Amino acid sequence: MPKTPQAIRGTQDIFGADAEAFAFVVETFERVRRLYRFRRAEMPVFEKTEVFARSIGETTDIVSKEMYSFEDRGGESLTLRPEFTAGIARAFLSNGWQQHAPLKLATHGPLFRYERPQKGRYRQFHQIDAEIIGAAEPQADVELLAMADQLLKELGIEGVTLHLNTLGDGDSREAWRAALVEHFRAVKDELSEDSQERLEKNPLRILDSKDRRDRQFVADAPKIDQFLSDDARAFFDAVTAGLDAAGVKWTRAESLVRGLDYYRHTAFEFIPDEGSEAAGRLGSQSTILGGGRYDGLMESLGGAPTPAVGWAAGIERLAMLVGEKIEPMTDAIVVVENDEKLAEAVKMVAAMRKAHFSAELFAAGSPRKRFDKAKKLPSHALVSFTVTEGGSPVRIMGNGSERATAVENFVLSI
RNA sequence: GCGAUCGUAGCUCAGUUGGUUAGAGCGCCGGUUUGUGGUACCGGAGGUCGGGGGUUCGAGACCCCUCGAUCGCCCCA
Repeated sequence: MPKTPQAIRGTQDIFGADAEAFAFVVETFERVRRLYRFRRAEMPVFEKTEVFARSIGETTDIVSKEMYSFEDRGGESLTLRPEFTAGIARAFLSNGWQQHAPLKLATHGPLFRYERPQKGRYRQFHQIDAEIIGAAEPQADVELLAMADQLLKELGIEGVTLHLNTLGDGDSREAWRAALVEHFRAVKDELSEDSQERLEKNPLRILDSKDRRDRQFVADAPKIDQFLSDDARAFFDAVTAGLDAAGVKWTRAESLVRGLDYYRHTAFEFIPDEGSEAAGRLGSQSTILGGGRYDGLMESLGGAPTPAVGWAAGIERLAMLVGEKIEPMTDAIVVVENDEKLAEAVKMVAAMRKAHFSAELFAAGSPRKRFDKAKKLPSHALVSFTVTEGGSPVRIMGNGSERATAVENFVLSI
């Protein structure tokens, strides 16, 4: 016998209760995005590598080590999409979607990152994603966040808080960054090894270091608020005022940053509260939904400057938080205990399904055991073609529900 | 890339300081009972103990390598 091939590392086969929870997340997202009038878009799962390399920054670790890239037969470098935003931006530019601006888009599907798998992190994973493109006003941020907030509520996820920060405009952000570098450089030798390296590569990231040695210096690090321009401050105030008006609870997170340089103004993550059940279920992967405003992205792909704001959330992580979703109960199970009645039973099952009853046929294996097996599955009604002499050859047993009565009436009517 | 823990039947797991022929439950298949909401009885199939090497009279167990999984670090678009 040939050996069964193994699944690719970091991929998963989702089934049963997990698959039901996954579907529940996607269905809820689809329902909520319609309420907010976000339009569906589908993009290819792979693009020319430059689409991601140029938007993310050629030199980052992400591009060099953490993307699924390969050459096609023509020698062109392609990459499985590691995120939605770059592909959406490319589609926006190549299809002239400027004509629809401001454009509210929603999508979901698989993404790929070449990373070491751990709890809540896979190499192929799935996200839901929402973007508002071509809207510079803070109201766009508010609407996007209100949708995220409502989505989480409709998923029944509790104990999660919106952590909100501003990175200011370009000038604010640069001034802040410079001040941070100066602050941390003064105490460089006392920082963790990782943060000493971050000081050169990505100083903002020191702010959310988990290392105790760094924490003390993070506490009295310069705050973005000291560097905000008047415009940037007004923008952030408008966002927070809008969230209050929309009834979205939030908390200020001064050290929340984004890894990439193109982010401006609003940055946010929905994070489980410390000690909550949600936090426990997610392990060290705490962010369940994150995003922000990005202004330089379209230009990096050769487009006109276009303000945009968006978020994405991992479907698997959300599915871990929505609780057990059992498969819906079958309306009717039809058991063929007498094989001579098989054709009749097949006819009945077909009629049931056409009448929009969910129905399952049990006609395989030992006829004597079919009834016992059918009993083990949850159903509103059991319909059996029996072997009993005399009386009705069909027996119906309901569980007393409305649905069971409907099935009984339907069977009697045919 | 680094670290810790773990790989025994389709699934969940036992398996004593290394000692006969490898165990249970569930599931699956068959038979008996007969009959109405998950719960009866009997039997059966199914394992190169992740893979390779080593130590030993003897390895599922100990050592090395390797593959895989899980959790964490780094990173987090």
